Amino acid sequence: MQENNKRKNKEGQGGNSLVKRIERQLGQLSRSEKRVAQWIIENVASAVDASISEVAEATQVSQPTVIRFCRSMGMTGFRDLRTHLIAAMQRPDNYLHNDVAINDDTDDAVVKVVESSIRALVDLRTLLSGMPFQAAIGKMVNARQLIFVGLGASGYVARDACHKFFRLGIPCSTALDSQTILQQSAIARSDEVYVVISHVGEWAEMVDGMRCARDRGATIIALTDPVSSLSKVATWVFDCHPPEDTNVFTPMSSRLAQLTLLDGLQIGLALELGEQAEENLKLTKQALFSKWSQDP
Amino acid sequence: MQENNKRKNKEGQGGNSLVKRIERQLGQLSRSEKRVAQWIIENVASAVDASISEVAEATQVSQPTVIRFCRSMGMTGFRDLRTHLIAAMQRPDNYLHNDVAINDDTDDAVVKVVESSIRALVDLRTLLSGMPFQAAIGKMVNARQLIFVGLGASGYVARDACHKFFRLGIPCSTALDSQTILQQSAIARSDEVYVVISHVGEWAEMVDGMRCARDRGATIIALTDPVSSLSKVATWVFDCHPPEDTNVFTPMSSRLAQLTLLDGLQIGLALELGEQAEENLKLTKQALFSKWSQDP
DNA sequence: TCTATAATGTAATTAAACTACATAAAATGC
DNA sequence: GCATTTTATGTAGTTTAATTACATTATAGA
Repeated sequence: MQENNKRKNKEGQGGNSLVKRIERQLGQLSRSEKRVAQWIIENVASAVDASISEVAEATQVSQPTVIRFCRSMGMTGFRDLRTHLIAAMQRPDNYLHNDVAINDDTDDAVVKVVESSIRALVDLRTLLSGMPFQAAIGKMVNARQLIFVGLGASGYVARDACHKFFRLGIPCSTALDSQTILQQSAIARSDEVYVVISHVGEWAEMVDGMRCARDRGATIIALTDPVSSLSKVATWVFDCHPPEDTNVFTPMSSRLAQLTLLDGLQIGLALELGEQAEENLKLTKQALFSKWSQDP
Repeated sequence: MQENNKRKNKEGQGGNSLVKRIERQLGQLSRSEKRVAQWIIENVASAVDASISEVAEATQVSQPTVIRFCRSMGMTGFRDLRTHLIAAMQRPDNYLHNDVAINDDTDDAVVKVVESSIRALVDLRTLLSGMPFQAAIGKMVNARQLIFVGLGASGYVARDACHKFFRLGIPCSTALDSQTILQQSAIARSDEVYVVISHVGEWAEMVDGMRCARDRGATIIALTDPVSSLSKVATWVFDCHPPEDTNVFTPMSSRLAQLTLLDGLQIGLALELGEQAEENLKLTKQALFSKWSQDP
């Protein structure tokens, strides 16, 4: 079905992450949208410079269809798609080159790890504009308590986040195993905000728990893969799609993205809360530093 | 870090980032254009998302002036400038450091948080070459067990690291409070490796504990400020100096550096251990993913 | 001070992006 | 097989963005 496989247009050659994403979703698109997708895949280079009318013309569809395609891809519109295309073009991602290989020496490997972490955050940066920070923070401001949810490795992130947010002076707790999650969500209230961290977003118990909490009126903020079951249940989703991580040596860089997003949420919330939160932050910082500021 | 910069645009020459180019040409610009330039430099982040009218508003100049500025920069127009800005932002060295200010709106703040995290990792990259990875990993390879030590916020990092390293099939444990640290180090052995995480490196109990462990022949690997007491006691130090953190809203980006360094250590160790570690990694990954790989 | 030139803004123009609504096609139920 | 809903797509209009043409103001040199 994919006749562009063996096509050797030089720019499509390396491929890039967005193009891969489009390719992956090709199946879910309608006939006309698929035409648009196909054309973009085969003409990435022209696509980044094209206006919506040019794309419509080239693919023989109407302009709104082009916009619909953009939305299907999770972008807010054509402009947004173009932004992401340009960004993606910058790295015809020769991931192979950047991945740690079994025969790398230690120093090479370490440099690669750091660079792939940087990459993850730079990628995150381009996604920020589409994320519902305002909305999420708006709910947090008035929340009775924040509950941070995560299983396994994400549990550490949840714990860390809890520790971070409590310093604003907000009641915070964690739910880090299925039992706690189910119990907690069974008594969820509409003035509570759940912050759920999950790479894949498919643990049944977690999804069930969050659905229950949601049904009881609580707000669910999910840091997860936007195609997951968890994201369907969430009130707001922050796109933390796991990398197409073929390599065992790939570090979990999506975890960095999660931590950084949580930093962002915390700072945003602090600003929203204003003076009191700032004061609390200052105090908790001092509480630590005063310990050795006298006699170091 | 070679550039695969094959942009067909005329100005592709020599990795000169657009931002730096703007800075360089600042002198040749007229008063109003300079205002635009300045604003873009200081708000690259917002600039890439902004429309011409937003830029004009923010800089208090007319829209045509903004276009004139674009032309002065050698671009064909605003659209072109935006294209190049987005592209330039994909090179992480372009991020300038801007602290979050109390009157920032949410989105600005979030962008700044992400960018300062990127900066932290870019800084880390330049420090890598001076770090004792070989030595540290050499000790870890033969260790009977790894003990991850951290108090407070660093405790989360230690826990996370422990979870990461155990997947290699090495016995790992944690010591996250003074009591445990003191007890653990009292029975330290010369074939044990302590990985100690501490921002400031001045908690007396921790330093005492590590000194004791060191005296008993254990290896101490410290991720901490190199001027700290802890670093004096350590066998090997990885420079994680805390930022000059004047601002309450500054997130703890040194934590990201710690996590990334630990990723690097883990990957390096995995390579050193060879096939068995790789196998273990693969198995632990599969153990999770097989759970939902059947029916998504 | 007067002119020439550069700098900037105003208002109009064109083009891009998007919305609302209408229609056609496909899928579904009876 | 026909009516009914749902989905897909296009048409036409609206809004916003980008750009141009031209007027005005400031600046520098005689």
